[in-house]
Amino acid sequence: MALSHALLTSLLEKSSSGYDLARRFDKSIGFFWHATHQQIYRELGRMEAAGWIASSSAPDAGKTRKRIYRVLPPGQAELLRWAAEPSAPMDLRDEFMVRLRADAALGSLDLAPELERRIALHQDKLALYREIEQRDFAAGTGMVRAASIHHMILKKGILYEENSIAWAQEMLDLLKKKSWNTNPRHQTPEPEAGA
Amino acid sequence: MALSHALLTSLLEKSSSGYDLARRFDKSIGFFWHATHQQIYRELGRMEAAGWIASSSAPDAGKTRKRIYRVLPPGQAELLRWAAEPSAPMDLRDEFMVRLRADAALGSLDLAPELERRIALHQDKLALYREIEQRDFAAGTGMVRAASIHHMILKKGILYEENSIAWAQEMLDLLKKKSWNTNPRHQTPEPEAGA
DNA sequence: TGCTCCATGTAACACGTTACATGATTGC
DNA sequence: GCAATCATGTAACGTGTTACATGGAGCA
Repeated sequence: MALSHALLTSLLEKSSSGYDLARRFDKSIGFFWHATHQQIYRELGRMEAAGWIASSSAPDAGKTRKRIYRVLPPGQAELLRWAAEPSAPMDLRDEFMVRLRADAALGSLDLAPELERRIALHQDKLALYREIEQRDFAAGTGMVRAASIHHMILKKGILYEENSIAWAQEMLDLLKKKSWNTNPRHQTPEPEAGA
Repeated sequence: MALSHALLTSLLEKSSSGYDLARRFDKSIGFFWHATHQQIYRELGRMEAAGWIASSSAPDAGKTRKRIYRVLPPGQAELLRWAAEPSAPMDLRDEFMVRLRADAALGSLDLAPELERRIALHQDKLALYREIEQRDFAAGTGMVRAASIHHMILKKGILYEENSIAWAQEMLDLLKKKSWNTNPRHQTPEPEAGA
């Protein structure tokens, strides 16, 4: 389970309420990893029960139920323990690849519009990441360790978006191509071949 | 839900048993998307109940329970319907990014060995993909549409692995760097900033 | 008054993972 | 005979998603 550890990390950076955490998460780790508020409240409840975090009524709570969560020493110890574990690289589990294979099997399904929509989405995200990069990681400044790491995480996102755009554009060109060789000798040998 | 549609696509390419499907899946879509045999049997059961697929005892079953699944017209119609739907680009949900943020928050956690392990894993995968590319998509041959699409899906994987290696190597250099600027003016302004 | 946002929660379900179980076939 | 592989399944649990519910605060 990694969500709880992502939340621990986020709370270490800044104690906050579940609601704030959900919004903050969306703007940091959540650029890559979305979590709903339900997931977050559920994890906060479990972590509090486990003694990893504690909550207290927020100073600005008024009559609301607003609570501030903070990391306790056992929570920090758990995060240290977990960080040393190996983990598998993520899957490239993209539904669009399945749609493409369906297109290959059934004949043209006109996936070009969806591909164009995705290119636009990737470009928007890329623009956002570059804006953040310019704002928070201006070139030339000798950065401290933590900031350099945050910068590298952002760069991972930038690389991914750039790549996705380049690939999608090549794919789009291919889908728009008219003249196909129908000689069966040039087909792949087996259905399982080729990714 | 996309797994059922991935299985439909795979069965369209070739009717097969649940077991064969699981193995074939691992070697095609499953390079990017792993599914356990339990998931696959569960989905096959649902799809048969829904009338998307039908099964019959395999010709080579002998005394085993081996069954061959094939796609029925309603299954193909469902795949066509689904393929036209828009879908969100996948998350970059990588646990290692969380570990890096934990490292940034807590001080050096010695993540270099894990990073080196990951580089090796990415290199292995890249070598495998390139082998498949050479075997099934030899350069210069005018390919048919379906093969070109399969090639592009494979290329997506190749690009991703190349990228991951390049990024991880830069990250590794950064983690091994000794001299850090500790001037707090160079820290990022807010915890939520920077990916 | 009604609208939006803040803040927290329950319920139900779909999807994914792990462990365990069963029996036939193939090869040494 | 024994082990590995083929082939299919159940059970339990953890994670992720969607829908719905509740009530306070700020604003027009």
